[in-house]
Amino acid sequence: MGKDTERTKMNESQKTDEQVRVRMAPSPTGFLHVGGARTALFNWLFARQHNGTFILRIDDTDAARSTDASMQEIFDALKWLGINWDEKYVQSERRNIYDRYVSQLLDSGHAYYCYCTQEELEEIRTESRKAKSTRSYDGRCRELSSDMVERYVSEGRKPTVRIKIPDRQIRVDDMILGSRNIDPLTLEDEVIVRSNGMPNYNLTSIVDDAEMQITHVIRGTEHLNNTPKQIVIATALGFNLPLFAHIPLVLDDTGRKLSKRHHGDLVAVNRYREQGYLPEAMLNFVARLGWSYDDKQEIFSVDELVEKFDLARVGKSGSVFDIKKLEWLNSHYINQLDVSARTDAVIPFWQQEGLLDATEERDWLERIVDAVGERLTTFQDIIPQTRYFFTDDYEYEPKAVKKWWGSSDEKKQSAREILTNLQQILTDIPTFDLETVESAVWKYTDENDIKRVAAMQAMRIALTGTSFGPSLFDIVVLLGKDEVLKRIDKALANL
RNA sequence: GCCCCCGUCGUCUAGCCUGGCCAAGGACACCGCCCUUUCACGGCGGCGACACGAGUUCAAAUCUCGUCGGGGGUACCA
Repeated sequence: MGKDTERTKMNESQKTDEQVRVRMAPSPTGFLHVGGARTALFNWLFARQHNGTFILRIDDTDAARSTDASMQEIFDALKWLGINWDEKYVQSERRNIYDRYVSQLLDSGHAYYCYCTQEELEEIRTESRKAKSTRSYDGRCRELSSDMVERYVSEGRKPTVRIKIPDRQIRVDDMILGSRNIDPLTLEDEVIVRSNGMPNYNLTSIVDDAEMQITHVIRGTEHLNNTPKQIVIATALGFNLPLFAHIPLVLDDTGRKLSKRHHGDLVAVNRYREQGYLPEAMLNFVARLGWSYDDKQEIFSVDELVEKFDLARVGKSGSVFDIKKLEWLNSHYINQLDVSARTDAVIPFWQQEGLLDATEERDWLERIVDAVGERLTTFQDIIPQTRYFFTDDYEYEPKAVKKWWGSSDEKKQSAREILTNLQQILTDIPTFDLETVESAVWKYTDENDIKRVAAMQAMRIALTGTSFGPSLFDIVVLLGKDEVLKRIDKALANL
């Protein structure tokens, strides 16, 4: 065993020093999800770090479930993340390659035709389960007589092709999980070609890894059990093995694997783009799921990730997808952007909401964004934060009204008084700039012994309908004198 | 059922390989205080974990075994 470990290590450094070739192999059966994005990122980082090649391979041998639309969606998501590929392959276009290797396996006796029907297989499975067997297929078609074959063929049965699991231990080396030996009794003669002639994942995957000269297979641990099967096929075909690195799964908050089927949009990368997340934040977030650099750094630029990422520092246990942390990172990256860039990012959201009518001046928009300041967690937040700048069609939030305008007649009267006075003051001031407005309002509150917060909040609700948001004086100036007076009128009528 | 993997604060993790520096550090979240025209931001503080049990050892989060717990796979899906 000591010898083997040594050899593995040698192998490893050799390959790292040589040309690194890695691949991401999504199946186009839906959108790219967070876990897939992480697999892509880890592969991509590893390739870039070693000046290697990152290959995108579309594993679409399941014609029934694969769609062009989802293939496109995966491309879009990867492009948005900035994960660019150097080579691209589509498995459904490579049938002849797989067929050639299947013939080779058949000819060399490493594989055989199986004529069992679905019903028969189901029966075998039930039986072996009852018998607590480690296998669910017994290999009964390994030695079919030519008579039987003839009979099956005449019945119109279309055979599958199965790989013969050899009778010896299979050694699996994994860069993250370590090495182990697999008892062949726990493996069974897997179907490698369907009865419709289309090869299966375990065949195409390892054949392509060899054909494409993949040096490191970095993929999720859901494939851990496939690895010995693929090693068997590779060995039968005389391939050199790539190095395997199985990264732990991304989990939901109940500890289950994130999947398109169970989690839907929550895990769709493209959905995060639409909601106003930054690719830098998504990348940073996903990189830290299972990987860490040290006990200090949380924020990593893409360049830093390329430099610092290390498979040896990827943990063995699964990580829960915590959107709160993603949000924190996103607001961090948004705040790194200058006002102009933030404005660019936010305009599509205003447009989508129908708030822009092309009369707004860029400068005014930028001032709004500036006033909003660090209050954005996602760009989508710009809508509730700034809606009232574009329309006076907003509701007065009941909770805010109750607190700052008051529920009793007495309190309402006092709020009405304040708003009326404020309106008068704002009408009278000579210029409508920040300093003038601010000092006039404070002069009024301080001289009349009115709490600043009470006056400000009463006016804020009048102008925005809510009790939170940017500095009130910014809002007042941005809205302009006419609009402010008009809105106070409206508030007075509603109070 | 069977096979495989995993197990440090609620979450992401540092520490584990090379036992003592760990009465376990950081970050997110949460709570409180400060700042403050609101909400955020920021500053300060708080809460909070080595799954359990044996063993080895002068010494165990770190090594060994067992138990328990969680997850993945078990298809003519990938």
